[in-house]
Amino acid sequence: MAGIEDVARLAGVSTATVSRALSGKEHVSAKARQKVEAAAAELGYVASSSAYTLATGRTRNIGVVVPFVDRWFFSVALEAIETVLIEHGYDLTLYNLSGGLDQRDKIFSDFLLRKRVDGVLTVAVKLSDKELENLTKTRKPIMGIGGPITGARTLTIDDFAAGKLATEHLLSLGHTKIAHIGGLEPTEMDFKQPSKRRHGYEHALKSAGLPIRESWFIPADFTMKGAYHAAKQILGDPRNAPTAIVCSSDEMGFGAIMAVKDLGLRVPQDVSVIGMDNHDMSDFFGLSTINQDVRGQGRHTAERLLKVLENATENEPVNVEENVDWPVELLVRSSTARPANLAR
Amino acid sequence: MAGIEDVARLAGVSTATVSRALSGKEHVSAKARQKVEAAAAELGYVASSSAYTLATGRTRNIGVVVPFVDRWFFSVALEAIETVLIEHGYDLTLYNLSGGLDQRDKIFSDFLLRKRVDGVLTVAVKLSDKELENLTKTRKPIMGIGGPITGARTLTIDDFAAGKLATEHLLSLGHTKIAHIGGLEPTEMDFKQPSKRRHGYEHALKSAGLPIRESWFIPADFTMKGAYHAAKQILGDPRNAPTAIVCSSDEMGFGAIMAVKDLGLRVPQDVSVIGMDNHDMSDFFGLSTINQDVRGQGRHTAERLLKVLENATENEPVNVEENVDWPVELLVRSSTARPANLAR
DNA sequence: CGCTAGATTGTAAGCAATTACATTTTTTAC
DNA sequence: GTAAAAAATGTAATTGCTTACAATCTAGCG
Repeated sequence: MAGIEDVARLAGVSTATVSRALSGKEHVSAKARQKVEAAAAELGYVASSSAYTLATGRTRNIGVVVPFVDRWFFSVALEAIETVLIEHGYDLTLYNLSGGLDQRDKIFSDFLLRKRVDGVLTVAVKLSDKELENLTKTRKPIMGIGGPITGARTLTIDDFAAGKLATEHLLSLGHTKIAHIGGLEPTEMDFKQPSKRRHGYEHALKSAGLPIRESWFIPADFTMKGAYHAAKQILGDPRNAPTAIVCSSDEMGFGAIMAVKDLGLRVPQDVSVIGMDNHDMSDFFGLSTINQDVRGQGRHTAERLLKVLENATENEPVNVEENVDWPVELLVRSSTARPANLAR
Repeated sequence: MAGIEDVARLAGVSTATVSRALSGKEHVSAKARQKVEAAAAELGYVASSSAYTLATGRTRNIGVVVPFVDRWFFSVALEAIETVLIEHGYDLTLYNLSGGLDQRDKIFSDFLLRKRVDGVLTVAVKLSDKELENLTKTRKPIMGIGGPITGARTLTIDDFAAGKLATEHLLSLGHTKIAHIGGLEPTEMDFKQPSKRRHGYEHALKSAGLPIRESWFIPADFTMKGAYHAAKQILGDPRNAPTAIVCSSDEMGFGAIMAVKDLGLRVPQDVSVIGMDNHDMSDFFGLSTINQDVRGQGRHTAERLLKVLENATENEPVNVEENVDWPVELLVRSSTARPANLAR
């Protein structure tokens, strides 16, 4: 493998000139630059990134931490982030927390501290105090999708507003019997999105003067299967069946739609269903939803992180607490309509 | 940030001893090891990976190349690979090809050549001659899920056998009118899995003495939506409706099941449906399928790559062409049964 | 033409580890 | 107790770049 000295020798210049020429710096004559480029091409020279890192302290690499990679939200965010990073010449090192607590410990106490990354981007992971402290000590920028994260930049959506908006959509159509399939707080490791969404749902009902029936909320595990069974449960009760269901995620929405159909009912004539996320398959299901543009979130956050890296100066702190509130919007498709008793 | 010299000073030994103690090498007394470990812990010392790489030539990092990350197969494989790598102290740098040809070029002519990785693992990407040549020149092991790849280790499943097995399952139940929803060769960049599966289907029919009707094969784009419409098309023809459908993927199987239901028919009483992959949601849909254990493939391949890295010696070639044939198995759930006219 | 400013180039000192080799210390065996 | 062998430790070269600083070259100007 050719090194910088080989290139220098072939081009008839010093290694300093080669370095300057290849990294597009000032103070290189056109002639020299050409000779260097030709020599580098001839030898197939590519600079060693570890030598570059050792000399400059910069890695051109971002550590991305996700709780899962095989779930829709995370894989979509990851893809968006990766695309932005590659475009800007950055590598992406993936850290996946789904391997359990041991793996998580290892990642935060070892991997992320090896000076391998210029910055860290977390996707919906709530850092423990210890983890945050370790990370902060490295003096690398931290950027999170999902928050809040003490002392770091974040991007969040308003989950309360999303739950509220979905419910208000159904209310505005004339529904008064509205059920909810969502989550409780499962762990202390997340940002409590499910319960925020539920509070939004409850708030909307209260504001409309409607009671909150306990039997109309069923917790599910954010899967199609869970929501399918929950929906059957809710819709099966003959005295108490709602005309609409607010689901805390689109995948749960799919499950609910299938439950409605399997009961011999129709969507939306007999039951309206609304989800949240705007999953790639929601269009196929005709599912009305709250779009949160996950790709956009990934892109925006990656770009923000790179911008911080570019503008980093000696004196300023690398991390400041600063949240971007990412907008959500209602997307009405064919799974929501007026309830039958109000049909004209 | 503390460096190795700080640790050496605090422990009262030389940097050589620190290095040996911390990397668990021989020739360090128990006393010295303890002192070093205490000093390292006190200072929060973590070795710089770029200095390590520069000195040893090893990166403890694997480059993983995938065509997409937001599709089920790839995200599942990726998660399995990542888990194995972290366990063994390796990082995973992600290269995603979905950003178009420019991005692809960049990755293969730049990123992967920067001496950032100890090895490359490709997931269902067919390398061009040029790409393979560049990669081979780095003298790093290449390992592929999906193949063949000239001169590299691979793991493949027998797509022909999978298509055949799925079809034979239906034949054995007594079906004679069996349709197929699958793919044509869309690009030159893949390993032609869809058409291999189709050939397996055709072979099974022929062996059973059954004709291959053109109208019973409909190409679809491997999505639920595509298969949904394809299934409606096939099942809608009153003179010509099949009693069973072989789908080239589980996602297409889901679409087919939904089409059957939306036509007012029942699965499996009126139409049997079988998929391929064993998608996480297949259990929920009750979809019979050909299990290919994607997680297992990821794990196996990652472990094989690490083993090659461990056993690497000076003289041997790092890459040899050697394929592992990964077994598939029939998984019968509730979407396949005897056709109605044969019911007892 | 000589001088100076500005642009280009080169020399060599980092960067932070590993490790070959030399040296010192400890252990073992007689 | 001493010599030889084995183990522990230290010194310093090495890895492949970047870049501060010094040196050289070029061009413009009086």
